[in-house]
Amino acid sequence: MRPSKRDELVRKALTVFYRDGFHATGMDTLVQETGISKTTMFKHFRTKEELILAVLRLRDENFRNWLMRRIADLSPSPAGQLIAVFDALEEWFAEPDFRGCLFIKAAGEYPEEGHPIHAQSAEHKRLLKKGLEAIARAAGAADPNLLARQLLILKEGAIVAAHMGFDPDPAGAAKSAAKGLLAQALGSCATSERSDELHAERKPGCQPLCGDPA
Amino acid sequence: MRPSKRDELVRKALTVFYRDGFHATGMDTLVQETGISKTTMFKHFRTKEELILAVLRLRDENFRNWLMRRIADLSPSPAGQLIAVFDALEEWFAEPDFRGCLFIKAAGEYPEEGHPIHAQSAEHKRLLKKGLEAIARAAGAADPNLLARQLLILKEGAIVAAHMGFDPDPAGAAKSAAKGLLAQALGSCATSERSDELHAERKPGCQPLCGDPA
DNA sequence: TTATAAGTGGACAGATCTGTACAGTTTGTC
DNA sequence: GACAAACTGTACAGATCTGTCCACTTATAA
Repeated sequence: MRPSKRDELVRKALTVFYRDGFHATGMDTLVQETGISKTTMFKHFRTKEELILAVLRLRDENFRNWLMRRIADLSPSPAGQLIAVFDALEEWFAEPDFRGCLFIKAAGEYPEEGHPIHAQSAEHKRLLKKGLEAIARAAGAADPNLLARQLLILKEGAIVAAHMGFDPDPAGAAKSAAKGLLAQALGSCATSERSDELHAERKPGCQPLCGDPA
Repeated sequence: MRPSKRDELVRKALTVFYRDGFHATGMDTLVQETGISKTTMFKHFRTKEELILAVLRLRDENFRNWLMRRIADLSPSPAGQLIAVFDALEEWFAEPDFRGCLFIKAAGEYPEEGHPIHAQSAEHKRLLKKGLEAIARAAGAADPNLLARQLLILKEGAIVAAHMGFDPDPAGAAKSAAKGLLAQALGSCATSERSDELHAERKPGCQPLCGDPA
C-alpha cells in the first residue's frame, strides 16, 4: 500500500472539486474534507494545478471506463450501444450528487485554450469521440466520424441540460434525436433498432459516478 | 445620461467575467479593467453577486435579441429559422473572443441548484427554449416542445464543442443533425428545406457578441 | 452661487488564498 | 531495536479576496 495516501487524496479531491468547483475550493478546505495534511498534499503535488490535473486524469479514466462498460452491458450490437449511451447518461443524471461534467466545468474555469487544465479537459472529449467513432464504424455508419461528432454533441448538450435543469428529460430527448441520426446514418434498412428493451442490471464493479468514494 | 456609469460597469464587467471567469476575477481587477472606482461599484451593487446577476441579465437580453434577429434575417420561414440557428452559432464561434457560453460557465462555478446565479442562468436557457418552441409550432412541427428541446440540446452541445475545440466544425455537425430532426418533425413533405442558401448580411445594429464594448 | 448628487482614490479590516518551514510522530523494513 | 520514509500539526509569509470608510473632486441644475 505504498501510494495509497496519494490516491486517496486524488479521489477525495475529485468529489470536492466536482461538488464546489476549482477556484472555489481552497487547499485548506481540502485538508479539512480529506483529512490529509497540507504538508503531504504539497509533497505529492507541487501546486494546486498539478493536483487538479491528477484529478482530471482519474476522472477521465473512471468516466470512459464506466461509459464503455455500461453501454456494452446494455446492448450487444454496436448500433444499440450508440443509443445506449443515452440510457447510461440517464442513470448518471439520476444520481443524487450529479452536478454536470467536470471537464466542462474545468474548461469554463480555465478558459484559455493553451492552459494545461483546459487542454487536458479537451483531450478527454477527444478520447470519447474516438471511442464513439470506433463503435459507429463497427455499426456500419456511412460517415462514422460525423455520426460520432453528432452523438457527442448530443451528449454534451444533454449533460448541460441536465445540470441546468431546463429540460425535464434531457437523456430522453437526446436519445430520440440520436435514434433519428442513427437511422439516417445506417440507411433505411435498420430504422427501428430496438436497443433499449433489455435494460441490463448494473454489473458488479460498475458503480455510479458521483458516489462518495470514502 | 443618468445611469451611464452603472451600465458602463455592467458592460465592461461582462467582458472580463466572460474572458476570465467569475471566481478568478476580483473586484480590484474590475477597477483596473473598467476604470471605475471600487466605491462607485459598491454603491451600485451591494455585493459582487449582485453585479454578476446584473451582468447575466444584460447578457441574456443581448444574446436572445441577437439570436432571434439573426435567424429572422437569415430565413423568412420558421422552419428555415430553426436551421439558421446553427448558422448564427457558426458566426459566433468564429468571433476572436469567443469563449463558450457565459451561462454554462456561471452554472459551473455556482453549481448549487438553488443559488441565484445558477437559477438565473437556467432561466436564460428556459427562455431560449420557449422562443424555439414558438418557432417550432409556427413551423408546424408534430411535437414543438420536443423539437425545441432537441434543438436546444444540439445548440448547447455545439457551444461546448466549439469552446473545448474537440470538433472541427461543431455548428456544421449540429446543423446537419438538426436538419434530420426537422425533416422528421415536419413529416416527409418538406425534407429538403433549403434554408441556408441565402446568407444574409449582418444588418446594422446586429453586432457580434464578443466584441469589446469599450 | 449654491445645494445635491455622483464619482474618485487610497487606506484599511478581516478573511482567505497558495505555498513554505520545521519539529515531532507514525509506519514499514531490515 | 534502528533506520528511513511518510505523515502530521501548526505557524507563517505574502498575496489577494470582498467590502467599508472617509475626505476630496466633479458634474448638474435651480
